[in-house]
Amino acid sequence: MTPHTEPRSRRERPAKPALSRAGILAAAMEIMRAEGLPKVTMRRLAQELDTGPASLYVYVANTAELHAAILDELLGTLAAPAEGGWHERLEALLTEYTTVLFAHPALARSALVARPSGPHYLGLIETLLTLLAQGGVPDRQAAWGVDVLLQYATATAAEHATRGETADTRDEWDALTRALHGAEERTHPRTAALAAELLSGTPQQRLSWGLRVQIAGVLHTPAPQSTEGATS
Amino acid sequence: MTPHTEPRSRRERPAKPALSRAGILAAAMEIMRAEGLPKVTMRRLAQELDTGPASLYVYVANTAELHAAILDELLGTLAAPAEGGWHERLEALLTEYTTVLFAHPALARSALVARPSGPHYLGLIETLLTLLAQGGVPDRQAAWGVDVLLQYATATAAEHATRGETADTRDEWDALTRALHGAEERTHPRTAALAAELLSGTPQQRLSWGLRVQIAGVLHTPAPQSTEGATS
DNA sequence: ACCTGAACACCGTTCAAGT
DNA sequence: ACCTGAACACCGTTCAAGT
Repeated sequence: MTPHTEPRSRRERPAKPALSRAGILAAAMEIMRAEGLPKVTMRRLAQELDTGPASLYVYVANTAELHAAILDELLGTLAAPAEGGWHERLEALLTEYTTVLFAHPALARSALVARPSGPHYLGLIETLLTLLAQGGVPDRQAAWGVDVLLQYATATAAEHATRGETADTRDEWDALTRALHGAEERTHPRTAALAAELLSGTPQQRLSWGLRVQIAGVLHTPAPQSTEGATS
Repeated sequence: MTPHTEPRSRRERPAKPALSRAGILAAAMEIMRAEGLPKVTMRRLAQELDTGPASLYVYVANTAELHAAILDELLGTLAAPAEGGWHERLEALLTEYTTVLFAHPALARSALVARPSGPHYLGLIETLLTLLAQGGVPDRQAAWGVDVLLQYATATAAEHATRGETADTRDEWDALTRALHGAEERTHPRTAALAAELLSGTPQQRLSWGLRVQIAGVLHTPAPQSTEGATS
């Protein structure tokens, strides 16, 4: 009848392993795969690792940095396709990148603000630069182009994948649909005429077209010449 | 010495006005202008209106919808420039749109997920469609193009404006800078060669170039023909 | 140096109950 | 129909204190 007095430190985990950045990241990936990024919080992660949230801050600067690291990890699964010309391969690689992010919309949203800087992200940049060079795109144009291409893919994933995920964003989208179809002929003639077109196409068609728009644009738009000094 | 027993309902506000969607929105705009969007929370807003957060849900579906309404309100300040050709005016309008969002980065982030559907947003779409029609862009191409143009502007604001806003995102960006400059010649030859170019240009130069990329891309990329049925 | 408990300062949303 | 108090179920981050 005497109450248990043994420490409750270990729950089922056999021997609480020492904390490490790699261990934290691994636990984060596991939670994300099982329950999605929104559940990957400092508190939840700490709970999973059988410690307090404060302990994580020794290895991870903050939530944004953690998310960036997760994305970099995820990009390790990208395989650059080896078939076809540079244009085809460019489109395929970016489609693959977008597809990965489609599965993790919340991550795409994070990535827009806090870019990863890990090995897989650098590898992606290198591949994109190489493909653009094969396409004969001048250096600065290619360098700036990488940004545009990745931004389009990331933003599309961020924006699109939420559609229908929660009831909230569903409502939001319905509201826009109704607004477009309700546009008055007299005040908004173009919108009224093109309401159906504005909403047409499958996500895949839109993505494919959008990527070709980016590639064509990068190809056809020379960068300004004399730019010295870093951004901002 | 007897304690006050009068109700503490009104603080300094003279006569608590009845709640309304317009009133809520007005209060939201005020808080945002004074303290930024992150402070525009349901709780803070309720406090400002001298009520509890639950009361707001009669007029506002959720936070996302509130943010979309705020953005639409903000777009009311946009003035479509009347000078120049369609291309110039298109670029100027989109620059203006981006500039407005630059001042409210958190709003840009919201806008990527929950698009506004108010009168000012519809007006913007109408103007964009009109300008593209003047440029001779075919209907579906123009309709899809509007999406691409607004997405680029919104994503750029979302991404860029946070740079340096908080210490966190500063760190994040420094990490990428260091990673790019540290790219190894042997494994990442293109990245190593173009590290400076990847980070070159002012935000304004990047935006201007990016917008021209979008316009050129939309102009040069035909939309697929047979698309029946709505998105998703 | 690494780890922790506890606290600080918040969130969005729901629900039963009132008017 | 509109409004509310109170609760539910959480957050990120910091800091003093321990080992």
